[in-house]
Amino acid sequence: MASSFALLADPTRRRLLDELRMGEQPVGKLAQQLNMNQPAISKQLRVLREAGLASVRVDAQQRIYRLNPDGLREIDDWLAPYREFWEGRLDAMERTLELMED
Amino acid sequence: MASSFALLADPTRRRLLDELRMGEQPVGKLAQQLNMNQPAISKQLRVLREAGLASVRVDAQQRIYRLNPDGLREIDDWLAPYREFWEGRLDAMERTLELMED
DNA sequence: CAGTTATATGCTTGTCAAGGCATATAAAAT
DNA sequence: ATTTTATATGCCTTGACAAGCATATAACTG
Repeated sequence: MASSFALLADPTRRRLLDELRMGEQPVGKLAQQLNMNQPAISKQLRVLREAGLASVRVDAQQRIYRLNPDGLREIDDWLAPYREFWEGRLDAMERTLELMED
Repeated sequence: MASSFALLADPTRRRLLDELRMGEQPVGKLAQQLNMNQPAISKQLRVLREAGLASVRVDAQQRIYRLNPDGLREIDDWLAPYREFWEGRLDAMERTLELMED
């Protein structure tokens, strides 16, 4: 999985991230929350793990997954220039016009 | 294509959006910039158009595409709670601690 | 009208990925 | 040691989708 953009394409992974945002959780509980069978969840958790968006901690038989949100910065950064289109659009425009008047 | 997350999964579409961010452009020029053949570009532009991320203007034989960034807000909104993990993490933590002390 | 330019669409193929099911692995409990 | 609990992995089927090529559409040009 090259870029983290592809990671967010799958709704299951987005829901997993949203769930992990609430705090670390074992696989079984995540499967329960998302109402999906365990192997499906394990596979998606692996994808998130290998992409660096989640990390695991072992507790007896349980594997407790934890959010690692740093990888999402790539997306946030890509989005930044677009954000200006709906935030402070006028400010940016005014600044541009001022520069042009010089 | 249900959500705009899936739209960004494809690098060609991301590059198209980046290109359109510079200003409206006809199909041919976009194909040239991305160094891809025209049908491929037309298809991806259609996807962007139907998702509401781009709009077209007719000029003689040319179809001039224009960015419509509002659809990206869905992604930005989803990303917002994660952004706090790397922006102002301490501030949020401090506020939480203050509340807990009451 | 014939020809040319710009773009869209149809068809086909290759690729990849998600989830279901069965099974392997590993630790805990009895 | 056997059984139970928790998770991972392998195999398989199915669906989606991107791009190449050929072709259709539509507007401009001479």
